[in-house]
Amino acid sequence: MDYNFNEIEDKWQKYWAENRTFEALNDSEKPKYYALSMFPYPSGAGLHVGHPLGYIACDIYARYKRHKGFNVLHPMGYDSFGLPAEQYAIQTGQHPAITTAANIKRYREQLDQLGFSFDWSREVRTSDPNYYKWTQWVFIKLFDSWYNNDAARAEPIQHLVTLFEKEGNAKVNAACDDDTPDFSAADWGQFSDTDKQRMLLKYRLTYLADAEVNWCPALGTVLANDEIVNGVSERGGHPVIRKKMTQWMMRITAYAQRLLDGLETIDWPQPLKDAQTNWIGRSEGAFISFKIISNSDVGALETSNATDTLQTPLSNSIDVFTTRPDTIFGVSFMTLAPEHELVAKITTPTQKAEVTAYIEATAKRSERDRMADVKTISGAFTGAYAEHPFTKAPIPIWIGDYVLASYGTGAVMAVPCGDQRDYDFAKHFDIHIPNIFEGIDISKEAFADKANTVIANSGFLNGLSYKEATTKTIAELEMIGQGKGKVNYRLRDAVFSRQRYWGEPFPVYYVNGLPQMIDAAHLPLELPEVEKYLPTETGEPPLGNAAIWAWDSLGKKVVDNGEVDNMTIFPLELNTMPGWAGSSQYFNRYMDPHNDQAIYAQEAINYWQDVDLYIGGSEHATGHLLYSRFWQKFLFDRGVAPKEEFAQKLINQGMITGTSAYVYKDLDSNQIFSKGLLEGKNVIPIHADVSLIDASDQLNVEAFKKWQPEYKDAEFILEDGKYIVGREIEKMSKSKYNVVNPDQICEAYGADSLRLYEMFLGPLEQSKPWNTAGITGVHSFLKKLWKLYLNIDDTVPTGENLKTLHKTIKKVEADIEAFSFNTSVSTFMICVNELTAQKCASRAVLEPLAILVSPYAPHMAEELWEKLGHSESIAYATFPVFETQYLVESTKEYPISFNGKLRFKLELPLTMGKEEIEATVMAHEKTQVQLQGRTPKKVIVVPGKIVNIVG
RNA sequence: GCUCGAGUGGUGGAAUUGGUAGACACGUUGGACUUAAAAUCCAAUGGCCAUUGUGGCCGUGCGGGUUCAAGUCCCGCCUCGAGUACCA
Repeated sequence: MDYNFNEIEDKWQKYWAENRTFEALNDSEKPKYYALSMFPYPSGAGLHVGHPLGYIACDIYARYKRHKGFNVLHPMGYDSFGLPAEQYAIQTGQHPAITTAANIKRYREQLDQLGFSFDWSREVRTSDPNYYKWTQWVFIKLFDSWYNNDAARAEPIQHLVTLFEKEGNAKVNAACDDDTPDFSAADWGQFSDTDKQRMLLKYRLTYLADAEVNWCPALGTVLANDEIVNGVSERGGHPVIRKKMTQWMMRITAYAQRLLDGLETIDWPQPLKDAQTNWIGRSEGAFISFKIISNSDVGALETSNATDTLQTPLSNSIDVFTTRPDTIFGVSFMTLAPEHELVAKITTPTQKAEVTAYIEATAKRSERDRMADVKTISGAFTGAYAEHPFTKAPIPIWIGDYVLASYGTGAVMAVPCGDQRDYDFAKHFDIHIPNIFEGIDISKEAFADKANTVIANSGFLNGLSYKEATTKTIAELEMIGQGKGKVNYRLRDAVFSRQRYWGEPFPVYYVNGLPQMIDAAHLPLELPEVEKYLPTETGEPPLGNAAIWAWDSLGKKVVDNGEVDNMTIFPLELNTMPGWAGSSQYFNRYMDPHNDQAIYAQEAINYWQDVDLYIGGSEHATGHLLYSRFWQKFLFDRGVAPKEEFAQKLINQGMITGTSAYVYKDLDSNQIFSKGLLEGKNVIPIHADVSLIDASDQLNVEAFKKWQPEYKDAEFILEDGKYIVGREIEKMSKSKYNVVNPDQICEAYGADSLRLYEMFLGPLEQSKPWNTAGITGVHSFLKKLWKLYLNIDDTVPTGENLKTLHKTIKKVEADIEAFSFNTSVSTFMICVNELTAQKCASRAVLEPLAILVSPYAPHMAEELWEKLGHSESIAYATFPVFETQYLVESTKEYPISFNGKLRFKLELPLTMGKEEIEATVMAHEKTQVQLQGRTPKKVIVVPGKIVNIVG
């Protein structure tokens, strides 16, 4: 009887679906385990073999945990809002919902084929109104909250209103807009309702603000940095301008410190934690205010009566942020970003031409250019001077493109002796470099070693260390009112508006230009039908095309403009939410996905708590994975979620790359040369479809000619009668003809082979090339496994049989726990080879083996389980746990330098018992001893311990 | 430039805490079974040298170091990959 994988797989997929084998209960006597794969965007291209890698790993672990007696939640869904469906709609007019539904259908077929143990009864789709109702609900909740820095948590906005009524905002320590003015309780009482709303907007966790965006007038849309090449749009080559637009923002910066602290409590990969840490970018230092010295031009400067020079900077001073306030006496110039707003105001007439030319030159360079090219030093002198806060000495003010407008204050105090970039700048422009470090030679380079800093030539700081001098400087600055200590983050608030159609509508309408939330009882606010998915002619987002998109004063969506008094209807928000909105809380929604009274029942989340294992790509490090942590912390603060971090453990699966194949066409003739014949030839490589290549890189020439008829008359120059292709590792893509679909593999080898092979390819986290040829190895393993079960009987297993089994159990279990699936597949292969050689047919050995294999090859395992006479699905079987014994155990270590006779007590596997042997050992040398067993063994003894059995 | 990761046979990759480097698999070569092919099974397979018996030398990107012992630890380089917002 052959191993008929197609038949077996169809049978069990059907069985699992009919018996709802993998549906999880929201309460159970068993301990809970939540294993989650990142849900996919259902693209039109379907899955290729690279996509399921993480799903397979997660599924293996989920099945393993079920066998271990856990109540496992293993759901799947779709992140189904997104740009491709919208662009397809723009081209064809087909509604994105239709495109999306078709893509999802295809995804589901492909996923089902692979035998995942997903609980499909919990499927979510972010574009489903029943789902995005709760995305909108979270948005309203954010709007209804402010961040109390003293309590370090989000609180209802009503608390803040109460505070304002009582004592104004003087004592309120909140995350809020920088330009928030002070007001008293009396002021608040006199504010109009509109003023109050405006003021509260400065505190809410989601708020409207003018954000600078890359606006492309021709496309009528905002572009990401990635979509801009050399100052014009990647698509169409239209000009792009920086423009301020009113956008919804998320006050993620309020959570900067907690997002940082939380990283220490979760088991995520270090590189990913590093990426988030760097993204949040905490640095300790000080804000320092430098007065601009009056000269003939300074009359033009505005003067201001503001009292707090730090909150609302005077226009005749320059604020800088520095991490090295201790080097304040080393300042010999200042550098502003060329885009800094003060540049135009302070530049002297004599320097005007040079500065303007420099700014123009800078504007043409992309940030990437500015970054890649650190060797070219450029800048210009503005002609203006600032005053040193302590020495009162004049400091020349320069502009330079090594200073970025977007970080800190867009200005730096330059300390050339302590910072290499400042040093290089000073050398290049021949600016004085004062030395403020005791005993340090700065004639060649700057000295930036904080730990070994002793300050000199610095007035009241002389002789102090970095730490002491920093504290002292900040104290002195605070005394003269020209600075204060400050923790700065590079993290910035996230823009939350998109000028798109295919996204969640904001539950927002406007009264007198001020945003109002729709009553939650009326959610979801569903997307309107539009004629066109492009921006309107007046440049409004696509929702502006809707015939009806307004709200009446009773809080009901207007269905017919004609019936309602125009005075009581209000416009709805035209922007939609970004892609990451729907993915920022989906993991919680899976816990209670059909609840339409609440985002999820408290009992449900109290049971499931959080994700135990999350598997997905590292490309989400500073996007989805940061925003989700932010939302989760917010939901935690507001009592909606019981855990502050949503995922305890996270694994980044690596990418599976394609192995492209090339043929080599001679440039001057119609000959195509095999790979080994290229010496001295002038050839151009041409992609060949990977399905035309066999395991030994030989091309099927006739099939190639058929596939690319333009080469049907070409002469193929063979080596040893074969055409050998060249190979190159590239990303899998249609254009490189290296895409391999899981469907093809499943048809030829079965889903179990594919699952095993994807795991066998290499470590989960590593990126590795796909090569279909290698799948025969794991496929023949399955066939051998099948054969083992053909002659099953009830004989008592031999010691050898049991040893093989126990060895396998121990290794496989340890490997699964360590997510080292590749080595466990090898262990299976060895096991089956050994049992085959031993002619083992014992049920006592093969029954546990079937369970052991089942996470990897579930269909095969189910079939074998049935063959063993079990009526229940293997999904309910318990993982075999045996007391595994150490193969060899030394009871005592001996010193490396020992010379002479020693007795070793060895504990042997299984039934072999214990044995004592005597051996003569030499200092520093390995010793071989012979064991008297049923089969004699050699044991290598090394100084200090016993290592291994041989033979 | 910075941050993180990785370099082991023809290929993908093994190698608990430093302890017989190359497990397992692909490929290749030879053999068995076949009219033949496929499938299956058996054997060999890091390099070099020697030899017909067992043997010797060199080998984990490069150069040093620690150690009885280094793929593994330390120092200095090189190459490749990923991320990136010159973060003051």
